[in-house]
This record gives sequence, C-alpha cells and structure tokens, in this order.
Amino acid sequence: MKRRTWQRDAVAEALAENTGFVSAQALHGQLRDAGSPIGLATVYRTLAKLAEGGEIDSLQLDGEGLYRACATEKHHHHLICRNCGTTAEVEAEAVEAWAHAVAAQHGFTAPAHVVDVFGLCPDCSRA
Amino acid sequence: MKRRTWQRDAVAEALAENTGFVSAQALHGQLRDAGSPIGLATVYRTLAKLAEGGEIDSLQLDGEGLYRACATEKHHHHLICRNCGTTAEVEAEAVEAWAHAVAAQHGFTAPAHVVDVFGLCPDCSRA
DNA sequence: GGAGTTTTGACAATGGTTATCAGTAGCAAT
DNA sequence: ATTGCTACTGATAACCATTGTCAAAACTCC
Repeated sequence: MKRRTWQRDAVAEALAENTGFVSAQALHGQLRDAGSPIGLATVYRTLAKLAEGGEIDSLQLDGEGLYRACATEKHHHHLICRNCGTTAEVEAEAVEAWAHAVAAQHGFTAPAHVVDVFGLCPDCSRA
Repeated sequence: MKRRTWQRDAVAEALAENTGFVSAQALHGQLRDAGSPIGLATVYRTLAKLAEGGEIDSLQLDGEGLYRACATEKHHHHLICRNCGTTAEVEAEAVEAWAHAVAAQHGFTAPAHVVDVFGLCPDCSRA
C-alpha cells in the first residue's frame, strides 16, 4: 500500500521548482540546502516511484538519470539544453506514428521509443 | 598518430560477429572465451575510439553503453529488440527534419537527437 | 637496430545508483 | 487514543560499469 509522507511531498515540490531536468543528487543537494534532512536514498527511491507511476518524466544523459515534473500528462518529447538543462516540451504526433509504423513493418510488438532533441538554448548559444 | 594493433582488429571482428548491440563487458567475455588475452580496459578504450571515429554506433540502455558495427555509414536510427538485442537499421529523414525544425523554432543551436525504437522482435514476441 | 611515442594491461579509483537493515511513522482497526 | 501491521526512511555499505594510472610492451619511422 502507498503511504503519504512529507518526504514524498518535499521531492515533488523541489522538482516543481526546477524548470529543466535535474539529477537525483542535485535535487538532494537542493533539499538539503533548503534545510530538509531528507536522505539521499530516499530521494532516489521517491524519484524512481514517481517516474514509475508516470507522475514525472525521466531520461538518461551521460550515464546519469535526470528527472522533471512536466506540465502535461500527455505523452510528449523534450528539447533540452545540454548546457543548462532548460527544457521545452514538444509534441510530435508524426514521430509517434513513424515509430509505430517502423515497428509494425518489422514485425516488432510492444513498441516504445526514446526521442529527445538536445542543443544549446538561446542564452547558452550566446555564451 | 594512430597505430594498428591486433587488439583493435580483434574488437572490430568480434563486434562484427554480433548482429545486435553488445556491451563492452559482453564483448570482452566473448573475446576471452575465444582465447584472446585482451584486457578489459583495452576493449573499453577501443570501443570508445571506434565510436568517436564514427566507425561503430553506440547507445545507452539501462545505464550501460552498447555498441554495434553498422552496415551503413550513413546516419540512421535503430529498431531494437529489448529482449534479445536484435537490431534493424531504419532511416527517417522526416524525423531528422522534424528535429532540426523543432530546435530552430525554439532558437536552439547545435541540434543533436537521440531517436531509438524498442520493441519485441517477431521471435521474442512469440515466446 | 634504435629512438620515440602509442598502446596495452593489471589494478586502483571513481561515481552514480542500489541493497541492507534497524528504527520510524502512516494508516486502519480496535 | 492505543495497538498492530507494514511501508517508509536514512546511514552506510555494497555494486558495477567505466575510467585513471603507470610501467612494460610493441608499432612506425629512420
């Protein structure tokens, strides 16, 4: 059974304060700096659970997991600044359709896809 | 300057024997089982160099790096069986165009993208 | 053959993530 | 409220893929 704890709320709240994707470690540091005595393991566990439940989005970059509380519940993809992490949510029905078509064409079932666009945001491009 | 060693050849050859993506560790085990005394660190280094030079493709799955010697030199994407690793190469000019357009639309520069489709291949679907 | 520089390999170190396990604290029934 | 059950937490150890280290080996050019 799922229980409600202040730790879970704290993680969700801290995540909401970030506009881009954040690592578990960064989030833990943020919480600690804000005076919360939350444990690192708890942050990892909570993020994993939230992601599993579809409440937050996650992706892997350079071998570390990043998380983000997204605005929409709908399926979408991300345009991410590889320098500062700023993220824009983008929809791409054409890509969804393409992914399904490709899978079907080769007889693959249970299709899933990883589609992310990386780049330098306007601010970071200037620097 | 780049030198030619039997180790580099051995890695490339072992990679060619696999149809799907393989991890550095798996490849090392494969080489060792075949009687090669190659070192693990060397396999990692060689794979990194080959990938850097564009001679092989790489991707990250579950936090571990996977490599594959692809048939074409052209930019392409992959349709991967998440059970057995079997891989099909697929082209998607429409997706390339979409990625560029999305980045440009938001003022992002130096666009790159990660696009992979996962699923169960016909064989694994049956099981 | 020899100099000069890469590359190698065994092993240590790194770093993000997960397992352990005793103590804590939701939640429900009493 | 109190109790009982059990999920959750946190400090720390363990994991494990990967990278760094450095002396020894070996490729290439002269």
